[in-house]
Amino acid sequence: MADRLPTISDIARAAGVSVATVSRALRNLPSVAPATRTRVEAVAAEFEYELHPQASRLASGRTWTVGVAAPLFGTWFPSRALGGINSVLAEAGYDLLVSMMTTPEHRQRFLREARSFGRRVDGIVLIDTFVSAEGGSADSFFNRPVVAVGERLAGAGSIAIDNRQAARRAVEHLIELGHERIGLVTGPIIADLPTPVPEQRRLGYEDAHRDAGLGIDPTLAVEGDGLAGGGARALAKLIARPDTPTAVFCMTDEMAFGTLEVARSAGMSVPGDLSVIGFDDHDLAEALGLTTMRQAVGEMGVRAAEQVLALIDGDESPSDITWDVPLVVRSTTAPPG
Amino acid sequence: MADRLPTISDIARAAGVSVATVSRALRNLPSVAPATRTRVEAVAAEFEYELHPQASRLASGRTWTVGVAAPLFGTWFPSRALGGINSVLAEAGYDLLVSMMTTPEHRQRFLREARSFGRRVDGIVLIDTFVSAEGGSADSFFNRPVVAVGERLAGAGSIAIDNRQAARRAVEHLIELGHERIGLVTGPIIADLPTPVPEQRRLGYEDAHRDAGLGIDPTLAVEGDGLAGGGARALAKLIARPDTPTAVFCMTDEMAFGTLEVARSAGMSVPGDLSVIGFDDHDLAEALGLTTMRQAVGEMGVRAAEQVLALIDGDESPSDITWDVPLVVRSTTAPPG
DNA sequence: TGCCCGGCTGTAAACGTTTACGGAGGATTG
DNA sequence: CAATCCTCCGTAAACGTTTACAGCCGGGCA
Repeated sequence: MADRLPTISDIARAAGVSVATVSRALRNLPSVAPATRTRVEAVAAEFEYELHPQASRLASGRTWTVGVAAPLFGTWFPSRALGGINSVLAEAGYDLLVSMMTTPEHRQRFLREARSFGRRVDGIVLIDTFVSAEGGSADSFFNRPVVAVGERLAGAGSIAIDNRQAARRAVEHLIELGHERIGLVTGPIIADLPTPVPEQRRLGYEDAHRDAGLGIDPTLAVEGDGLAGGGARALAKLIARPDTPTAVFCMTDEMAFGTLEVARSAGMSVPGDLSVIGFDDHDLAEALGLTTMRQAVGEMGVRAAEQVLALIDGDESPSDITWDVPLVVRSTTAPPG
Repeated sequence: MADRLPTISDIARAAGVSVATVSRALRNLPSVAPATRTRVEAVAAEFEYELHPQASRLASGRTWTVGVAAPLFGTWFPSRALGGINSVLAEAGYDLLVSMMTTPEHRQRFLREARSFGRRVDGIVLIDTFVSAEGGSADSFFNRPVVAVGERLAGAGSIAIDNRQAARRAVEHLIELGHERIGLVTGPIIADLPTPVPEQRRLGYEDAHRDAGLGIDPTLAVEGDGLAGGGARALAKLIARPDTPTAVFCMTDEMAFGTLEVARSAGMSVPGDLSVIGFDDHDLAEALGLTTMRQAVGEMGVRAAEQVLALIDGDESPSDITWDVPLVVRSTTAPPG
């Protein structure tokens, strides 16, 4: 015991019982006498005994770990989601194994090694991973319960928003204010990922126009990259043209931040000369006064973690949840000039 | 084999060798004949055999996992660092176990369970955890090699910046431009953490003043919370006074973003009426044109991960690295008036 | 009193690897 | 040709738990 960590048999010997009894006592299993349990607990405390995780995992088959895979595109989204997930896992005593995908190669590697990833966890949460785009169900990739956030995936639970509907609502807000020429700053949102999200949001933009009887001018749509720099460049293009739009819908808040900056340095006032609406409710949106659609990432993460734990325990079956995306009106939108 | 995953003995049987040989062959150990190795590899491939991680870990004592603990204050810092760490770990074949601390209670729990955390990893990287503030060395908390980023910790390697020097440089920049009344927006940076960082940055602010022969007006320092909202409120206070400063040093970029917003909506031009310098080089700093001190978090994460792997392999001993923090001049700073 | 049952505990076999040790056989050396 | 060494491989004992199974003991019941 000098330089060695105490094992369960050390405890057993010291408490005068068998290792089986120690194991049962410390896991609060029934069928161990109260007196025995307290004695074992006392000895364990005295020895500062802690379970050897790997041994326990091998014997029981449970890893007490859930894996989270996420892209690292902006930094805001996965970080917030991770925070939510982490809080429920910590509470439940689970470890959190993360796999971040920063490049298409990383993503390919992750998909290739998916089964291997599955073997070291009890359940998996996928954040904006768009595994569904590869075809096949969750089970064909992982051999564990999974819940996807940001997409629907066969064989898995999911937490997602209705991108089309939310985008439509954003544009409706502008139309209700009286805008008729509305720019669209699109973006892959996640570089090199097969994400249907931008397309959905574009459809929502068009839906709103159609419903309002407004024509759709394809030249009003310019491409951003999902980040602030892309938004800045996109708006620069839009205001270089003679018939500058009076409002802009940015598919992400980060792009909206970029547009705000160039609008102002171009001498335009927001929302006086230009209304801007974003999408996400990024951490900075409130302080910058950005009107946007709130995507409650942290809460979605919490729900995803709760669901994956329920799936692991087998007392729930996969369900598809659609998260609400409320409009948050702040100070970057107003009736046109 | 029907519903059971293949084990090493399945491979051994099929290849006509012993399990020991299979183990050696698949781990590329020497002392296995080339012909045998290729045969084993072929059989393993055919069976789609994969190592059982828990069994391997129990037998070898290596977990092939490194643990990362980080606070989730803003979202930018830990996320970026995690990205850097993840990339080198993925390359080296290590898993990444994360523990996020969002509240003081989480932090206490983490410290309490530090040894337990250590048992499930081969090495640990601490991000802005300020374990050193608790007293004691790394070994008194963890029984594993650790490298700390953002602080010095006895018994551990570390990657940190010189906050005092960097802050002084930021303020010198303003002084060189001709500013003499410089506001200071302070912040805990990390709520409820015993961080010495704000104090260090304040000292740097004072150093610069002293060196330039400028007096220090304590009323020019107002408290932010490290985030954009706090920065906004802080600047509102500063410009409410008669002798508004001509420049402001914000201890974090996020606070600087908040100040930019209120300055502009108050009708002040930046940098015309007010120069603003931040600290961090946040993702959005470039697009918003913010002059700031660049803290290369991702690279620091990379280096931290490299060092912890070297410590694990035992071919390096802990070293304290000071990371450079260059001034990045953009468009929010200019001479006064 | 005999039987059965339930509560509690111990024995020992997993779980699937890694690795110390030893041995067989061929090559090398004197 | 004998002695020695090296290469390659197998045997079996770890690693530290969990858990199926059996057994003991005391009490309740007929």
